[in-house]
Amino acid sequence: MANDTQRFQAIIAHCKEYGFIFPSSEIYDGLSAVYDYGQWGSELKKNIKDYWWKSMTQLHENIVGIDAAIFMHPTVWKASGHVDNFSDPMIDNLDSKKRYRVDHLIEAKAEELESAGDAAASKTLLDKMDELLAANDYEALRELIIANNIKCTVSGTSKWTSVRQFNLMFSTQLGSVTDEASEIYLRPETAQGIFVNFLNVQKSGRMKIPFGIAQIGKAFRNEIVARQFIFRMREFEQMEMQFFVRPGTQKEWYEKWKETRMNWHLSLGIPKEDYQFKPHVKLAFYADAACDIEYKFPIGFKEVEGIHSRTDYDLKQHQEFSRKKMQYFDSETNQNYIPYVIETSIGLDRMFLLIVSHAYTEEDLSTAEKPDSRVVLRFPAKLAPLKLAIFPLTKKDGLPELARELMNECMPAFRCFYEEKDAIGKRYRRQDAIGTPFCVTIDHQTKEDGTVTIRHRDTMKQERVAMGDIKAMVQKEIS
RNA sequence: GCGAAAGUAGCUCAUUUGGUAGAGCACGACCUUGCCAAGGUCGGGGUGGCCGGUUCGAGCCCGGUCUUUCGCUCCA
Repeated sequence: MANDTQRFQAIIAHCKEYGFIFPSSEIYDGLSAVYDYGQWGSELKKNIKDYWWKSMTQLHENIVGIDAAIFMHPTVWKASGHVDNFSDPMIDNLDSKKRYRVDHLIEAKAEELESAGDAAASKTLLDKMDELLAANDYEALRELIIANNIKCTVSGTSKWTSVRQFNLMFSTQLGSVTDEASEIYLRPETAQGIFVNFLNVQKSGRMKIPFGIAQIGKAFRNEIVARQFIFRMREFEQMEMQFFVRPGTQKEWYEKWKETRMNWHLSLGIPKEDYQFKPHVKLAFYADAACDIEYKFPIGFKEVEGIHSRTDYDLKQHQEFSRKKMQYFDSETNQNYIPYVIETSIGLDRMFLLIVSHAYTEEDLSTAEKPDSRVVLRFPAKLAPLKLAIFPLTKKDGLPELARELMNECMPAFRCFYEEKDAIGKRYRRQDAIGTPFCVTIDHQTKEDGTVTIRHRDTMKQERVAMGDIKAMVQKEIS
């Protein structure tokens, strides 16, 4: 565990040192739990995004993508349940420093009363709580807790702070004139952008069930603690797909998407044993089945993707709140119905961390003569920020000119990097540290027969090939 | 948000008890070598996280603040 923590720290340091991830606004001391992607990080992130987008849309005839706005009508979040379910009043005990959700605390007391045989008192308490919660009367809620002699289970005291509200969603003002009616939220999930466009896409695209709508975009959540590097951030990016199916078929589709999504992960060459499915024991109010795909991060097995069978909950809610029929006419069965939904939702930032965690390797290359080591990022070639580095062995004798020729040929096809400084070994190691899969060196022999050496990142092996073949070779490896 | 610890050059760290900061690596220029890091010469770079206090004098003591790490609390 200590080793894993060290490894995680090393990865974070490496990400900063080599231009992958910087703390946000660092010159102003940073902003808690917000990070910026640097020159190579943004390339890697984009490559992950492209790979997901392509495999979800281009490779499925019946899945299309959208790009909905982050700002949405406030009623969306009433319909989705976010306004009511995720603004929980909290209270802290001053002695134990424990924090409780007010409703949990009072419900526990009610259960205690109930099992003590005083069902009437229990009911009175719960009714009173519901009344006060509905009225947002925090002062009275605190008094209720104190009046009922509710104690902290840890400290055993009833020294409570005032009741405070925890809001999951960030709010802001739409329009330049501030008034209450203009308050809107930054979306806490991208899914609702898909649900509110269900009819638009279905009708304009003449989509037939089963079909899916995919989306990549930012979402924002006011987590209580946001920590563990980019694993949990207040601003993050999701890659989601909502798949609309005929009611009653959701179980099969749920299984199908579990398998499809796991295969996507494995297609990147990441070992199967580093993944596991974790079924949700306690289902959310809208789901009839749900599981996470967890990856063995250096901080333990953690969720990277969720697959949820969301039933017709969301569309039904939007039908109710918007008074627009969210129905689909199925010409096969000659029936109208609200489709059921299977959701696949992967955190892009978590996927980034997954790829880096998998790739980061410290190697001991010591020999009897001298100690030696290297840090290498073994990215899948198709995700690597840089695909090819081109080095003239020396910066004279016409070698840079030849190297530039190869640069000009390859640059339009994929990201290349040119360098003529320092010893060749040092240049190789620098590319290892940012995960470039291939390095080509132009040497004196190139001038005679037009061949170069291509060096492979993982094995450090070299082979001599015609310079004219390099572009095709690399392209084959990264596609 | 609470508790504990930490914050000195881009990175890793020194700086005996308060007397106005140093090394290695990295970086830049030049020379040399030329297929797997750490050759030579010269050079740039720090208002010691930030603000305030004590003191003749503070990186070192005190207070506050910000950030990070660890442990709690929360996570549809």
